[in-house]
Amino acid sequence: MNAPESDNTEPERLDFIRQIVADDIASKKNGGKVVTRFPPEPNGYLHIGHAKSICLNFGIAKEVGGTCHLRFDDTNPEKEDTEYVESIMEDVRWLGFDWGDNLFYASDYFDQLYDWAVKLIKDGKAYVCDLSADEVSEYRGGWNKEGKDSPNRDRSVEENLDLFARMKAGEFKDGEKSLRAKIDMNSSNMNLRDPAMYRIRHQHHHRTGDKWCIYPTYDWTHGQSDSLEGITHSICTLEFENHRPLYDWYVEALGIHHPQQIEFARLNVTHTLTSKRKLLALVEGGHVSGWDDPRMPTISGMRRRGYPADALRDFCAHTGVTKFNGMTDLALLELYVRGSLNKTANRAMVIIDPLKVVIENYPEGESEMRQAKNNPEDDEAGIREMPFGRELYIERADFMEDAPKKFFRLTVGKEVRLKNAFFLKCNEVIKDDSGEIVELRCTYDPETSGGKAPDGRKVKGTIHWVSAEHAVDAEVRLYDVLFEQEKAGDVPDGEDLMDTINPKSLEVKQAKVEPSLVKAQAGDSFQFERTGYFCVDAKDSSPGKPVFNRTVTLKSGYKPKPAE
RNA sequence: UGCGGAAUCGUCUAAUUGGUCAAGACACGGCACUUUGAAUGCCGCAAUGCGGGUUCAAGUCCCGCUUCCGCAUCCA
Repeated sequence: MNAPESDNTEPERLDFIRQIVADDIASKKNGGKVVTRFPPEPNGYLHIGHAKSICLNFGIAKEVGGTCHLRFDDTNPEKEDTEYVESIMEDVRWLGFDWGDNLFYASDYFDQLYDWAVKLIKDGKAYVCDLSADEVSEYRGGWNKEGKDSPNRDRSVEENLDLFARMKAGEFKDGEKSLRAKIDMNSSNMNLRDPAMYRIRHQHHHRTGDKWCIYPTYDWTHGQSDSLEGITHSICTLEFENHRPLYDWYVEALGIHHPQQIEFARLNVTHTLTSKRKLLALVEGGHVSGWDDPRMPTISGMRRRGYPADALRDFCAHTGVTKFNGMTDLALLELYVRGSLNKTANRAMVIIDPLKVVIENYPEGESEMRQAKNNPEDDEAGIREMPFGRELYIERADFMEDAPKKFFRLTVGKEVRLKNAFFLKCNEVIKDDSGEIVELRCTYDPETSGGKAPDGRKVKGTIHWVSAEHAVDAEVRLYDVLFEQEKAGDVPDGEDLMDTINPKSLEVKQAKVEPSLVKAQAGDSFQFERTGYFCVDAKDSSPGKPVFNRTVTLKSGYKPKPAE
C-alpha cells in the first residue's frame, strides 16, 4: 500500500499540520485513517489562496493514503450559485486533484441538521429567539460589555419545538425569529454568546429549491458536516480559531464523531488581492474583463494567463504551512512558472516593437530557410524552419545609436549575431522628420551562417529577428501587476480601491510573429525568445489568428544604469 | 480596556525538542558558461522583537514588556 515514492530527495521536514497527522496515524487515532476536505462556499471563483488550501488538503490525503472530500458549503442561498459550483470543480480538477466519489454539499445535510437542532432544543441547549438582528447584537454586548440574556432564553422545550417547526413551515417573515444555541452570554469569546443556528430566509436555494425557508449558519453546519463525513482533520484558516470552541461545543453536545479543527495562516502574495469581495468589485466594476481575466489571481485567471498547474502546486508546496501571517513575494510564484515553462514551452521569435532592418548586401527578391531548435532544454522538441530575407524586423530596444559600453546589442558600426542566422552590422540609421529612427541599413556576413565567423572574430550579443516579408501580425497582450503596491488593496482612508489599479496592467501590441505561430492552438505556451513566456488566449483567439497573453517576462540580466 | 493567535536574514521557511561557526529557498550583488544579457553552475549578502532570569549551555525553558493579526453578521 505504501506509495513507491522512491523519489527520495531529503528527509522532508513535516509542517506542523502534517506532524499532527503523522502523530495521529502513529497513535492509531481514528483507526489510523485520514480524511480531509476542501469546503468552498460556491459564491465566487477560486483564487490563489484556495489553491493553497486545495494543495494542503488533497496533498495530505494523497501523501498518507487517505481521502479528501470536496464539499460545497452552501448554507447561504443569498450569494450562491451553480455557476460557481461548476467553476470550482473545474479549477480543482485542473489543479490536478481528484475527489473521486467524495463530492458533497452541506445542503445535503439540511434534514439531519434540522433533526439535530430539534435534539438540542429537547436537551435544553437551543431556543427560538424573537429578537431582531439589531437587538441580538445589542444584547450580545461587547469586548468589555457584558451580554444580556434574550427574553426568550428560558422558553419551554414545548414552545421552542412548536416555534421552530413553524419557522420551518414558513409562518414567519425573514429576520422575525432565529434559533440560537444556549451557551453563555458572558463568554469572553463572542462566538459563544448564544450564537445563531438558524435564520429565516425566504429564498430559493440553488440545490434545495424552495424546500427550506430556514437556513443553518456556518457554525452550526460545518463541524456537523465534517462529522457526518468522517473527516479526521478539518483544516481551515486562522480567522476560525475563535470558532473552534463553538465547533467543539456542537459536536460534543450532539455526542457525535469529533474531527479536529486545525488552523493555518492564509496565503498572502505581494501585489495580489485575495479578498473575494474586492475581486468581485473588480469584476462588477468592469475593471477587468471577468473572473478569468489573465490579471486576476483566480485559478481560472492564472490558467488563462498561462500559469501551468504544476507551477501553482510547486508554489503552494514551497510557501510553507505555519500560523505566521506573512506576505509571500510574487517573485516566488513567477520562479516556478518560469521553471515549468522553460522545460516545456517551445521557443519562437516574435518582435513586439518592430524596427525595420534592410540588409543591403542580401540579394533582392530572395529568401532562405533557417533552422531553429524548438527547445534547447528538450532535444525531443525537434527543430523548425523559419524564413530569412533581405528585410527583417528587430526589436526597437535592441538598437541604440549612442550605446553605453555595457550595451552589447546592435549599434552603428558594430556587429551582432542574428539568432540562428548570420552576423549583422549596422552602417546607417534612417530617421523621419521628427528624428525617430525608422530603418537601419545593414550588411551581413554570409560566411557566418553557422553563427561563428571563420576568422574567429567574436560578437558579444545575439538578437532575435523575423523576416519582414513572411512575418504575421498578431495581437499580443502584455500584462503587469494589477496593483503596484506590495500590499494590494491596502487603500488609505478616503481613497477608492479602484483608483489604485495599475493603469499599465494591460498593454496591447500588434506584434510581428514568425509564420509557424499561425498554427498555434488555444492554450499553447511559447517562450518568445529574450522576451518572455506567452500563451495563446483560449477565449479571444480564432483559428489562424492567435492572440497571445504574456504569462511572465523572462528575467532580465541587462539593467541599464540610470546614472549618467 | 476583553478574548484568541503570532513574532528567526529584505521575503517565505528550518533548526535533532536545551547542545558545533543558526540551515535552505526567493530576492539582491558578483563570477563562469552560453547562438536567449534567459536557463545552468559557483561565490557573496543577510536574522533569533526588547529586558531580565534559570543553566556549563537558551532561537528553544520561566517572568515582564513591545509590536502585529483576527474576533462583537441571523457571512463564510
